[in-house]
Amino acid sequence: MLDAYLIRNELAKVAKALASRGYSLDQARLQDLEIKRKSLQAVTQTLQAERNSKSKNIGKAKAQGEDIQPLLDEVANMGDQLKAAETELSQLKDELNNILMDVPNLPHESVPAGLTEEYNQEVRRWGEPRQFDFTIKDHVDLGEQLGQLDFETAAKITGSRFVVMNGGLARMHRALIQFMLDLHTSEHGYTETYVPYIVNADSLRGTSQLPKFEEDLFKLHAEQEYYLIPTAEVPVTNIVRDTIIENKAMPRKFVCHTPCFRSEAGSYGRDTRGMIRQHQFEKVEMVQVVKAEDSYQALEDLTNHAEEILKRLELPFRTMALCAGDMGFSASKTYDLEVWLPSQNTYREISSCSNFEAFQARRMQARWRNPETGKPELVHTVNGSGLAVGRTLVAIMENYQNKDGTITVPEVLHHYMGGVLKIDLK
RNA sequence: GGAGAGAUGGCCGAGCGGCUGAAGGCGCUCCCCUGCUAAGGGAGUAUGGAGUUUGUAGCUCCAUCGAGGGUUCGAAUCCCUCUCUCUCCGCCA
Repeated sequence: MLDAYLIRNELAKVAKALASRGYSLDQARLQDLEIKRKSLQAVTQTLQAERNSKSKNIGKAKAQGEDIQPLLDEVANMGDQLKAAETELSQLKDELNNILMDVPNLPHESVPAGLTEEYNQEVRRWGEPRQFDFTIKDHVDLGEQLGQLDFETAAKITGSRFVVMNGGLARMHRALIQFMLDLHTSEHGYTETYVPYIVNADSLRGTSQLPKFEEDLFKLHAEQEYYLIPTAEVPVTNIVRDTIIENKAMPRKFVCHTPCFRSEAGSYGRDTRGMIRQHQFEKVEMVQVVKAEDSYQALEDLTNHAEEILKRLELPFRTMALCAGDMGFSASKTYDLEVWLPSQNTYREISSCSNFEAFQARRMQARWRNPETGKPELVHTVNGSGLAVGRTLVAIMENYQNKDGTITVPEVLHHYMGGVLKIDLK
């Protein structure tokens, strides 16, 4: 959510910034509602003040044994008047709030201009795509021929966009999670965290999956309004919701492995083959809760932390600065990491690292106490995948494949694979 | 799943219809005093919002005692719904 101060006082500027990411803000309507809100709030508060002071007088008069009937007559119809004003005001505030909850974040000044992905800018590239001297297979063929990826059985058990893994691939999938968590905790300073995989609507509003993106979520048919998490970002970031963090506890850096559940509504034709786009996948997520002045450095650091995983796995990748129009709803700035997929002869997204500035913090009322002023200030939140595990597995399978259909295990995973060097038929 | 108890400020804890944004204690900050230490005295110590203002300073006002409704001139206090916590029984990885 944007700062209400900006909406009130710099509406034109805000509208212009939003237009750069393809969002058209209804300025006239907002301004109109805001003027109404202002006068109605003033009226309501005046009535409340009057009611409060008169009620106090009644209390005093009664304590002194005076006749309070004249005073009661005086306030006789105040109640209705006040109630009407309060009701109208709260409706107006709801309306304003609903609009504001739907407005995306403002892009940072360093974000490339442009509305579509062609305007994303490559910031760096690492590694050389391997030259194969045989006809390569994609991960689906490799996995099925190894008998270790099984989409048919998954479709029987559940439906499309799920997978059953077994044997070496299932183990490597698990090994990747361990490797990522170990690297981020031991070398990058994150605290390993375990969280619920089912969250309530407040948490989803906090990180802004709700109200706008409900169709992307799996909602449970339970008594409570519960949802499966689409990313660890939701439960982990909401750890700091409605809290004031002491200065000495800042910054907070969490790393967390969770499954992620996405309905993928509206993506029916896309990536239907294989493990690229599933309803359920594993992800290791990094979340940093930092002071405002530190958040852009934190974004660079966190992006480097994600890149480090790819480097150690020796997977070629490039880092893209997303243009204004291609960024997610709540991001001020986003870097996507794209890993090389030989079968697609292109780079595909494997991590997305974003600075949300105070956008999520404002919704969550997540603050830290500035010792210089003694006052709470909104934190900035920064997060990114480090990495999407299923896609990492896909990248390893395709980049490390051998002519005979076996897959060489990357060196950094040997330790986690109990000395298995190659994934083959047995 | 059954039975009961509870939710108040950073923490503990009073209040059970009016002068309570909230006693008292602890903690914390500042000041004073004591040769040091320990102790003592004083002042301060929630959050969000609106108005005013050049101002995120000051001042005025409003809201908030788990959440949401209701009763009342007036609710932390009474009523309803929900959430969470604790105790006992049952079940259970």
